[in-house]
Amino acid sequence: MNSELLHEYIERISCLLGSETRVVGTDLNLQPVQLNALNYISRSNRYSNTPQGVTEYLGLTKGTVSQTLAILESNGLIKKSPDKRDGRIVRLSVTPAGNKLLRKAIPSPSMRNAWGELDRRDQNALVEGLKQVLFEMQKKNGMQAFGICGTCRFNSKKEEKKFFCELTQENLSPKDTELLCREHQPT
Amino acid sequence: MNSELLHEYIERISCLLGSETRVVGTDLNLQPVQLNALNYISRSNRYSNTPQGVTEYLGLTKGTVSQTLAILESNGLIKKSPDKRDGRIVRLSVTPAGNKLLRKAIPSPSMRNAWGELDRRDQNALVEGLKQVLFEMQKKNGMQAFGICGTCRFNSKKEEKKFFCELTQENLSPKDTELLCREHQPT
DNA sequence: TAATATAGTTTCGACTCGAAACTAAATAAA
DNA sequence: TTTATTTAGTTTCGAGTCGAAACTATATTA
Repeated sequence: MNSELLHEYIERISCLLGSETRVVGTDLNLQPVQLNALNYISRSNRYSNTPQGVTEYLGLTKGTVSQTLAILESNGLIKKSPDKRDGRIVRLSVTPAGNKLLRKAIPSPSMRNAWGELDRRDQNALVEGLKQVLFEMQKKNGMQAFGICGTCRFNSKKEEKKFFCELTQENLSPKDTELLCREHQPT
Repeated sequence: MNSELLHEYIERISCLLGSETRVVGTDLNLQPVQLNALNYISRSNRYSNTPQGVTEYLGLTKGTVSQTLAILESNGLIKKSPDKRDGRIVRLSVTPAGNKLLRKAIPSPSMRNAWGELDRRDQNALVEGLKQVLFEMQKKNGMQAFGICGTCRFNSKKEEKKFFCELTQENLSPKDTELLCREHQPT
């Protein structure tokens, strides 16, 4: 057994996911990368919900991402708003229409079905394996790994349901700790 | 644990693979889908090495595939030749230049590295899980699953190293039985 | 106050993708 | 044996992806 099979299966599953995405969003001419960006925005925290965050997350250039975000905005799936403190920064948020679409498309219906056919042991092994592969690949490519605050070494628990980010010196709500962060450092 | 994580990890790994593909083939402006097609052609058997085979394998439309193959040909990575018996059919083969590129790009260096970090048990669990997910997703989407003759129910072993395809009524060499087939039916 | 760094946008050219119209060859039907 | 019909591919169109490079505007640093 070698890594070629892994490569092949991932690419083929991704192809299938792409086809399904296009079908779900036919009326909007929705592209796979648009859905990925939309999903990221919906799950990113207040330090990460920017074009720059999307760029790092997807590993694309800022120019490419800028175009994709422009289309998402013109389709009414996201909203751009200026940052109050820093005039260079644009804040991204998902609109109700965007959320509706997300719920329809992620996870893909056929993947959800396939997932259900696996027993719990195989589900865990699969996701854990992929997680490790992704992590190693990101490391090798010098990319930021992202992750939720709940698993970050900068996150300290002050008391019950009171969290604090040592990096930004700000308080975090329990909900905050479930969002993706650009600055995430595993413990 | 739910299937969202699976969806997310696969998409992100695929993004990374795409970036690496573009870097490896910068001079040719090589796109991820071109590499997938090239890889398929190099692994497909004599019933499957056609534009139609690529189309079914990648789950795209024939028009899209036709364009991608035209670029692969103009870059000297594949060769098109007419079928002797049926004038409608085009046979695809990978050129030496195509093979050279393939060996450089698949499996991706960073994935090979990540793969090496897993122990054998995790490797098997990962690949088996993905295989099952892919299979179920293809079934749900009414797609042909593909597979190598060695695992096909039409393949019967006449004697040592002598195989026979009951569907096409033709002899198969041992090497044939390791190639991908459009008509594959699991035993 | 000027130099530089950072966050985004715009433009360009090559490519992807589906849809639909098209060509040519093989098969089925009349 | 002509005349459909099916099958394998190609071509064209329009919207989108993508990197590269030039560009704008707002911080930050010197």
